Amino acid sequence: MYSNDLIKGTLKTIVLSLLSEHDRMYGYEITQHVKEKTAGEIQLTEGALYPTLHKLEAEGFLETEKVSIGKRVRKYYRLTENGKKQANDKVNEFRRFSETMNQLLNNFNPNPKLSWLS
Amino acid sequence: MYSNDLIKGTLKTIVLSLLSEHDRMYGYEITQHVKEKTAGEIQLTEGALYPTLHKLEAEGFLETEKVSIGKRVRKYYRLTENGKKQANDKVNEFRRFSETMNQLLNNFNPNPKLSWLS
DNA sequence: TCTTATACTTAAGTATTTTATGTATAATTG
DNA sequence: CAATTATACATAAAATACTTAAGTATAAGA
Repeated sequence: MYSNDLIKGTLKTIVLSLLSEHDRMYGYEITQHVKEKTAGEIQLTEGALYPTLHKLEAEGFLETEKVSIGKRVRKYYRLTENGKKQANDKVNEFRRFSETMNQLLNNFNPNPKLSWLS
Repeated sequence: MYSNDLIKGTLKTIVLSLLSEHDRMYGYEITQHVKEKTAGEIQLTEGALYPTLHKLEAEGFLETEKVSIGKRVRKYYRLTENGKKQANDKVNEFRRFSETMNQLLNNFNPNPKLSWLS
């Protein structure tokens, strides 16, 4: 598991990018997907995820759809047009940030796998 | 400039890694160095940096040294032995995190420059 | 001389996360 | 079949961290 500090600030980016690939997803599904794809190294907590989903919806980046599964109601999220743009922007921003940071950290114990970055 | 969200959680990593390369630095010097090395894309604010330096010192990762420059007192920070270990850990953690995130975001509009990651 | 740069500190307000609790159904296992 | 685990969402209190702002002071440059 990564320190919580690191995961901060990337939650929206993760959610938006997953919804770019998946058409629609519900909260619990997102947590499981991230956990599996990262071999358990990123685990989103419900207390952080749900408020973030609500916020992205309030900002007009997501729209919802309720689907009954037996007696339970599942809440699906889907990107709006604005959400698609935002997803693009956020993912690109993270990639640039990631390169900038790796450059900054590069003088320290340079990682040969990443040396092409500088 | 990157969104503030993104820079969150990497401040300690940045400070520790810079001090790994520089033997000793003072706060203002750190802000300038980061600004220059990242072409202004990461700008540390004083309100975030100084409390973080104090905290790292309180945690035993940094030790200080006051040096008079004319009538002003400059406060230099230097890694302790524990601080060196912590710097190593933090930098490695960020690199791993960065790779994990890029994998996670990779399905979305794959970046050919990063395709070797998956 | 006035403005900008250097240099550090801290407090108030804001935002975000963690932790915990609450509710409820479905599936699995002993 | 009873108990536990998994699924599924929501939210509040407390902790944490950052932004913004203000305060203090010297040095340099225009």
